[in-house]
Formats: sequence, structure tokens, C-alpha cells
Amino acid sequence: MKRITISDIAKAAGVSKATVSRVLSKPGIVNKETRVRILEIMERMNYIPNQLAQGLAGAPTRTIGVVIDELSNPFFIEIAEGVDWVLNSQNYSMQLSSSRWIEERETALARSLISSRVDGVLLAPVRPDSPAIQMLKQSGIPLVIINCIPVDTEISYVTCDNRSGGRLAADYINKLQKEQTIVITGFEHQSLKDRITGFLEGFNTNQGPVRRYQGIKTFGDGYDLVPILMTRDQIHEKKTVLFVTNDNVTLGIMEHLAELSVPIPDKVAIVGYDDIRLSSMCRIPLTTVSQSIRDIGRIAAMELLDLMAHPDSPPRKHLLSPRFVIRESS
Amino acid sequence: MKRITISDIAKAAGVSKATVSRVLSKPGIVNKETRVRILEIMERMNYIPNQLAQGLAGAPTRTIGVVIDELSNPFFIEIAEGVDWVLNSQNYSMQLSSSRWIEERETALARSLISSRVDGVLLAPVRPDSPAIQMLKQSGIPLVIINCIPVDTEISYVTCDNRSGGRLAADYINKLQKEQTIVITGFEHQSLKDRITGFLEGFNTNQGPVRRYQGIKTFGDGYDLVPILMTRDQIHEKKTVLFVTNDNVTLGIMEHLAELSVPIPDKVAIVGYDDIRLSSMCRIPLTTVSQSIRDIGRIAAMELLDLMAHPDSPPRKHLLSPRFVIRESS
DNA sequence: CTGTTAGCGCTTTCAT
DNA sequence: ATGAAAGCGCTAACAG
Repeated sequence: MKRITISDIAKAAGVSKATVSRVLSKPGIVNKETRVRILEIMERMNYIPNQLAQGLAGAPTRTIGVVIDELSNPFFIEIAEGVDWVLNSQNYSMQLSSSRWIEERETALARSLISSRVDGVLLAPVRPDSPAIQMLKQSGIPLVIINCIPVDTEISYVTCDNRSGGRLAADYINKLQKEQTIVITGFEHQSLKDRITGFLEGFNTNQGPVRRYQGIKTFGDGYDLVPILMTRDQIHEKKTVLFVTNDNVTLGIMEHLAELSVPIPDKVAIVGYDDIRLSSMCRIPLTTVSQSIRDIGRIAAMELLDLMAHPDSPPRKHLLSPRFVIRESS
Repeated sequence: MKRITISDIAKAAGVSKATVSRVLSKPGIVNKETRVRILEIMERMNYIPNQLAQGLAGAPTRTIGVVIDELSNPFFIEIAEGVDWVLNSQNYSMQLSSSRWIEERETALARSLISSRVDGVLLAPVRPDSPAIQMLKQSGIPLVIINCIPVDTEISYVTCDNRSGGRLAADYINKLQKEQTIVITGFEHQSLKDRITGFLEGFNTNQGPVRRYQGIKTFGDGYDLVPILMTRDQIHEKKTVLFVTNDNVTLGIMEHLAELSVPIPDKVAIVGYDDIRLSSMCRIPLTTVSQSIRDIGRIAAMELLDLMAHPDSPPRKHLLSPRFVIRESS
């Protein structure tokens, strides 16, 4: 199982290690014939360069780390797809991992990425002042934050304007004229707070008080919430509008409502947030605040690549505008 | 931005590099007081070990690579969650990437994993004889294949018995007594072929011919197939049973049928395959062949860890038994 | 265009 | 228990 190294190739080709190394890193500057010959030998001997050695010696690792908050939320997966897409076209590879919304895990993942000398990282932090952000910054690795505006103003980010997204929802809901309004959120995350802030700014309080449920994080949580909403808020009796700040959760809620034959949108109107792929394809297509998720991923990846090419350019700040998409759930 | 190294720590602590290195790798054998002191200094100076150097010098990287076929299929994501779960408990980190069902990408990813000296890899190969499998094997990196039985009998794998899964579906469908049976599959993948083989073995041909649609791969593909099924197969007229070999696709089909008010299961009965989380939670819970997806991930990860600990033990072969879960879609 | 040489940061014998 | 030194596989000056 002895691994073939650059020296083996050099020996077989009758050249020095340096020459072999050059065909790997700067193929241009080596004589075409020798280059071709060396390449053939590599092929024949099944040579695979040791990225650790390359990295240690200073070459870029051509991999970038992506830290998301959960694997089971399509929102993050779709971002990752966008990222993977552009990264691949540039011959970079993506290393995906999930913090599971746990700050300690996030920190550990950041350490691990620094430790393995990725060329750049994309991070969806648990908090706008997550320790991971400073660790990454100090390490000097190009960094772009996604789905969050970091408190440190020198850091690049790509996110959607959650506050105005919340407003869009409020403006729309104001017109709905329902008897009660219920807001449902998940983690204590900046993005959600902003959505709520925007929403409350825009919400016409003549419509009555807003009831709020927090900590509803997953599809399953949403599903399970429905009976509670029915007993506590009589949503099947009173005309209700639900503003749910995460489409994954929204889908869970809708499933259960549909199962129990609560008419949507007649009895319960629903406004979601994110516009994941399923939102437009589910049984009752979702009225929702659209984040152009793929774009977030694509833009973040492109900015990161650019940042890697121009390390001391000023931070890139993208606050994308949400769009309000009216479909059938409201 | 100069990075702190082991030498800096050694200098600050007034000891040799070797001692510092030992507190990293074999903390037990170093004097408790010096160890504590060194640890403190590391902490204070924000030292982060360079994994590349550690790896190059022979230490394990404590990361394992996971290659799946698509990010947008919950089946694979759920496997990854299971893997992540056990890996984390053992202080390993997971490096996830997707081949997008492209053999060349798979090969490239395998190269990259070998190149970065991961301690082990979990691969869901595009084909049972994917070149990536041999590359990995030859590299000597412990490998466990998932969702496929590799042709090379020396390779460990964890997968579900697709053939008997297909049979289970057939046995059930035989009893349904519908006018027509339609089978819908996606990629030309071993797992799907086996499911079909099992299905056809068990299917009672008295029920009439089986029509088959191939290349239906995604949720969206399933959604889009419905109009075709209606015009070509009159599924809204004839009593039909659909056997769909992938729940993600099944959900797409169901959404569209529900939208068009085709009664499920009265007019169209549906039997899926996989039992992803959504299958039990969607509007019309899915009758499906359950793969115990989380178990696949968990078992694969555990076997891999075990294989890493005992490198020349015989290959581990897990052919899990599918369960047939009857819910409301049929 | 190619070879020589000196590291990159860490682990690991081998001494002490 | 600790230090000295060699080396992991590769890149990058620096010469030639």
C-alpha cells in the first residue's frame, strides 16, 4: 500500500522532483515533451498528489468550507447547492458541515476548517457575534457570512433584508382582514428577530393583538403545533392568518391542517418565509416571502472566490431584496 | 497574520517542540504540570494546530469523507444525518459532498478525499463498479459503500435488500386488484434495478401488463409526470396503482394528483420506496417500502469506524431488511 | 527549461 | 519525562 510520491515519478521519468512538482502546479513553464511524458507516467503509476503536503508547502487546497445550521432544512441545502454549483465550475470543492444551531459545534467546525487550511469559508452563523467569526477572521482565511449580518462591520456577508421581508408580510396581511394574527418563529436567530421587527413595524394593530409562538424549528414541530393552535386559538373557528417565518415549518403546519380538513386559505390563511423549492410545488402553493435562495448561495460563493483573489479589498455586503410571492395559501 | 506554531508555544513555555507535540497527541505521557502550563499557553495564544502538518507527519486527520449522489434528495440527507450523528459522538468530523449522479464527479471527489488523507470514506456510488471504488480501495483508506452492493466482494457495504423490497411491494399490490399497474423509476442505478427485479418476480401478471416510466428523478420530475400519466394512461379514469421507486419523486406525483383532485387512493393508489421523513408526515401519508434510512447511516458510520480500528478485518456486509409500511396512499 | 536546496508544522524514534 | 533530529510529500526561491 506504499503510496506513490513525486519522487517515485521523478525517478521513473529521470528528472528532478522539482520538475515533477512544476507539471503539477505550473505546467506552462515546463517543456512540453517532458511534461507529457511525466503526465503519462503519473497516469500509469496511479499517482495522486498529497494535498496535505501541497497545502503545507504553501499551495492552495482548492477546497472551501461551508458551515450551515441544519441539514434537514431545505433552505440551507438549496444554498449549498448554489454554492456547490459555482465552486465546481471553478474547480473548487465544497466541504459541507452543519452546526445544528449549536454554538460550540460551530466553533469546533471553524477550528477544524482553519486547521485544515481551506482556502475560504462560507458560514451561516448561529449568532451575529459568534466566536467562530472572529476565529476565522483572525486566521486570515477569506470569509463570507450568509443568512446573517455580522456585528463586525469588516466582514463580508450575503443575506436577504429580513426586516423589509417582515414588512412585506405585514403589508399583505393588513389587507387580509382576519380576526386574529398569529406569528410563529423558531430559533432565537437574528434573521427571525428582524423578520418579526419588520413585521411588527408594518402590522396594523387595528387588526387586534398578535399572538406569538416561538421555538418551532422543524417540519415536525410545525406539524405538532397544529392541535395546540386549534385548542388554544380556535384557528378552525376564527378567521386566522398565520405568519410563519420559515417555510419548512410552514409546510409541516399546512400538512396537518390539510389532514384535519381545515380550509386553507378560507379559514386559516398562511404566509410563509423563504420560498424553498417545495413551497411552490406543494398541494397548496405557499404565499411567502421569497429569498431567492439559490442566489444567496451563488452570490456568496462568487464573492468568496473574488475575496480570495483580492484578499484586502473592502468587505462585500449584499443585502438582497426579498420579493413577496402570492400563491394559494392566503 | 503570522500563524502560531508549535515552536512558538515551545519557546513561550521553555520546552522543546517535541513536548508540545506530545501534549497534542499523547497527553498522558507528559508531566501533568508542564502539560497544564502548555495547555494554558496554547489557549492564551490562540493556538490552532495545523492539520495538514499533523496529517503529513502521520497523525490521523479525524475526518471522514461522505460522498452522496444528490443533495436535494432527503434520502441522502437523512443518511448523512445519521452518519454525522455517530461521527460526532466519536469526535470525528464529516465532510459531505455530492456526485450529482455523475461518475466523473464521483471519481474526482474520491481523488480529492484520498488526496486530503481522510481517515475513512463512505460512498454511495453511481454504479456498483464505479472507478472510485477501486481508487479508494487501492489507496488503502477504509471504505464502506452505502446504498449499493459493489461488485468487488472484498468491499464492505451497508444497504437495504432492494430486491426483497420490490417483492414486498409486489405482494401488496397483487392484492389491490387494480385495472392497471405503472412503475416509475429514476436513474439507471443498481438499487432501482433490483427493486424492479424483485417487483416483477413477485407481481402477479394476471393483473395485466406493467407499464414503466424511467428517468423520473426529482420531486419536480414526478410533479411533471402527472399530466402525462393522465393523458397516456388515463389514470384518472382507470383504477390504477403506481409503484414509484423513490419517495422524493412520489411526493411530487402526489402533490400534483392532489392538486388535480384525483382521489388517492380510490382512483390512484400509490406505493413508494424509501420512507423518508416526509413520507409519514405528508397530507396523505405514504404506503411505502421502508429502508430505515437513519440506520443505514448509523450502521455505515459505525462499521467504518470499526474498520478503521481493525484495518484488516474481513469486509462487513449489511443487507438490511426492508419493511413494508401501509399508510393511506393505497 | 531544469536541478538543488531549504523549508512548511508536526510526529516520532532514539537518546538522555 | 523530555530533547534532538529526521522525515512526511510537496513548493518555491535560487542557481545554472
